[in-house]
Amino acid sequence: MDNSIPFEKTILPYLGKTAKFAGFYFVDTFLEYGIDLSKEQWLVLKMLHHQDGQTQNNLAFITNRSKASLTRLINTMEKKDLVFRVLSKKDKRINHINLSELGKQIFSSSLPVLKKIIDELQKNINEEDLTKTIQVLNQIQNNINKKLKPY
Amino acid sequence: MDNSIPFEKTILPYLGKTAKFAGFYFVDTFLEYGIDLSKEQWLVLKMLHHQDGQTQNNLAFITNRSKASLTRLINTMEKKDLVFRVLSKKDKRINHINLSELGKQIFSSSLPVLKKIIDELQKNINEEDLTKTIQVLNQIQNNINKKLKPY
DNA sequence: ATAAATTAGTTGCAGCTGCAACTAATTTAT
DNA sequence: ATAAATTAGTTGCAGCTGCAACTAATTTAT
Repeated sequence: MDNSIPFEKTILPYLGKTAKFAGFYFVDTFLEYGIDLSKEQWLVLKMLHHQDGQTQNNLAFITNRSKASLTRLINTMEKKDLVFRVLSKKDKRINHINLSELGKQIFSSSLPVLKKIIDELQKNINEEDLTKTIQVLNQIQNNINKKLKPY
Repeated sequence: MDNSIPFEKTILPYLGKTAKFAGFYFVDTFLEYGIDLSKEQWLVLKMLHHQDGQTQNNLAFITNRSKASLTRLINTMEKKDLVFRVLSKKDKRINHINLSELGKQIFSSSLPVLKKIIDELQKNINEEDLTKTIQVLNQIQNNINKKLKPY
């Protein structure tokens, strides 16, 4: 009972723990339905589904990871034949990342499972509270973004 | 604009992204104040500060990680002289993990920084909204816990 | 008493992560 | 035109992660 520590009753531990559990649940449920994707891989598929052929640099930026990390994520995904690199003709520094047919197919098949996951996560929470919570999370992101050093 | 995908307007992406940013901010700020701890290491220090000499098994449980992961976390922390293992006399399978003087000192010096971090995170959010958000996060955890397979 | 089951912790494996230093390509400034 | 600066992506390094298989110790069941 350490009341001197400014932690337990703040949002920080809840945020971390809930995100962690949600991550477990996400991957476990995918696995249960035979979808072999990490949450990071799934996110890349999602971004490419939205717009295919993006550069690694851009994917790193929009998925909030270092370009080093993204390089390796694409390596694994290329090995699993989910995506493939295409060297740009115009600028030979750039790789465009494209969804393979398998990648498209697996992403599509993940969507109904994603729906289940989200419904389960949001169970017993009313619309108003969800909206409020999202607002608060956005405010926290804004608080941080003003402080955080960019990549 | 992929309205068919049940994702953007749900709590899942906000949760993940906010937790990720908060983690960055946490470590960056510690570093800025000369505190060389990962958030995982900090959490172990915190748990030991609350109760010193806990077993690895218990630490793994209360920090929500696999005992394999905890084994290695303790390895790094032992190398940094933050904690040390003591083999139990009563049951030779058990290690008790204890804070070193350095570990205690570093944890203490982290608390004012933690306060800054938390104040910054919660800036411009009123008490009521914070409480509501924590309630919602707890509800999400409850939703998951009923489904998630244990370690 | 002894065999079987359980428990605590470790290790191999594969994956995700950021930082810093690097290479190769391109753009900007002189 | 050429040198300097910038940009995209990669690699080495060190750290965190879970799962499954393992060892050693202890407890439970026969």
